[in-house]
Amino acid sequence: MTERLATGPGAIYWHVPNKGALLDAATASVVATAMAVEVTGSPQREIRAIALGLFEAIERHPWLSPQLALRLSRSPWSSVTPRIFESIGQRVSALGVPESTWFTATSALVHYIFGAAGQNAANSQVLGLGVDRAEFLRATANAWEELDPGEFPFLRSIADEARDHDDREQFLTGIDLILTGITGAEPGGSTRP
Amino acid sequence: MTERLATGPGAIYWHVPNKGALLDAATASVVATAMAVEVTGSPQREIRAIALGLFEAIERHPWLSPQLALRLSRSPWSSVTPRIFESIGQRVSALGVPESTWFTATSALVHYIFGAAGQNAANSQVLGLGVDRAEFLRATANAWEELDPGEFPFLRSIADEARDHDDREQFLTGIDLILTGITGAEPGGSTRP
DNA sequence: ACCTGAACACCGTTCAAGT
DNA sequence: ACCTGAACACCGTTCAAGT
Repeated sequence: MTERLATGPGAIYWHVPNKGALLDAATASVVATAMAVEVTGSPQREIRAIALGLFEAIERHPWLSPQLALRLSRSPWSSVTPRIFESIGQRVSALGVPESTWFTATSALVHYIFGAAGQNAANSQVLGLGVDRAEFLRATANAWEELDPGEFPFLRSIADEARDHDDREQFLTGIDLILTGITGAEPGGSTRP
Repeated sequence: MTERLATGPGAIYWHVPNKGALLDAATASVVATAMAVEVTGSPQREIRAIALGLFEAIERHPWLSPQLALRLSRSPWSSVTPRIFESIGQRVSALGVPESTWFTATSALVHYIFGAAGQNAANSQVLGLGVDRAEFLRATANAWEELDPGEFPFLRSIADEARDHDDREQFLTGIDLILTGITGAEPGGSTRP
């Protein structure tokens, strides 16, 4: 086990059956506090707030990313992921769209959150100690601009944009995109919460 | 190493420096063939086809899921993920939306694909040998219907829908949702490719 | 009731020795 | 040039023995 805080290696096995169960407990705890933020406003704003809370929790605890996927598939009735689904789904149902679209719309939001947050967490881990974020973005953008114009016209065209984008902001704009798709119209309210 | 096909354990290290490099090579190969499918039609239809190709590749090779996230963050200029970005991005730019939205729109699509496909891969792995899919869905839906009505009204309301949904179909509807959000209108064409 | 610590299984990696 | 196989490091887990 990675953490042996002033105990023998076998000590934890008195309290917990195995590493998976320990991660489950940690996951439940982290996600619970991440979703405990009181949110009020339009459904859209509330969804953005919940999404951002999860995004940041996963950024702080990168091991959450595979963990959430596993828990969702292994026991979709156990506490953690159902709460996420429920929390977002309640706001989706408050958007005033037909009930037949709720399940798919909520799934899309949750999958997007997990995907984007997982990617962000991987980025943060790679950066973490050593590389600077701005430096990294600059290097990436430069590399994209050097690519073959015939094969990679798109990457070249967005290199400038990538150079100084903000991950949180881009994440939330992605949420807005999906919300627009769900309601089939403008998500309403300002662009930023 | 997991696969010791009729060789000594140290044999691979002559050809490849470590396990990561081996996975990188496998990733490149799998993704290349997954995206080699010739697609023609509206940008929307092409995006759906590419997305589904990746979805199915990740379903067949669940180890791709963490692998793609890592590769994207560790070396965003190396071959695999840039190709995915480029391929989808070209179609996004063909949608006729302002260039300033391309980067975020493409990121949203890619993150959604990775998130949904990763979840699906985890599901498939858990099922794989043993549990039947229909049986699993039924059990999940039943469990959701048993939940406390005060705390989980949403999960109870979608339990029926969840019981007999198709993962591929739901995935593609999610793509359509994002495409609608990107164009700010109907994605056009039929619902299914 | 809870912790210790030696021991085991498993797996990624190294490397001197073989062909 | 390429493979073998003993050896090592690392980590999750077990368990008899301690307090």
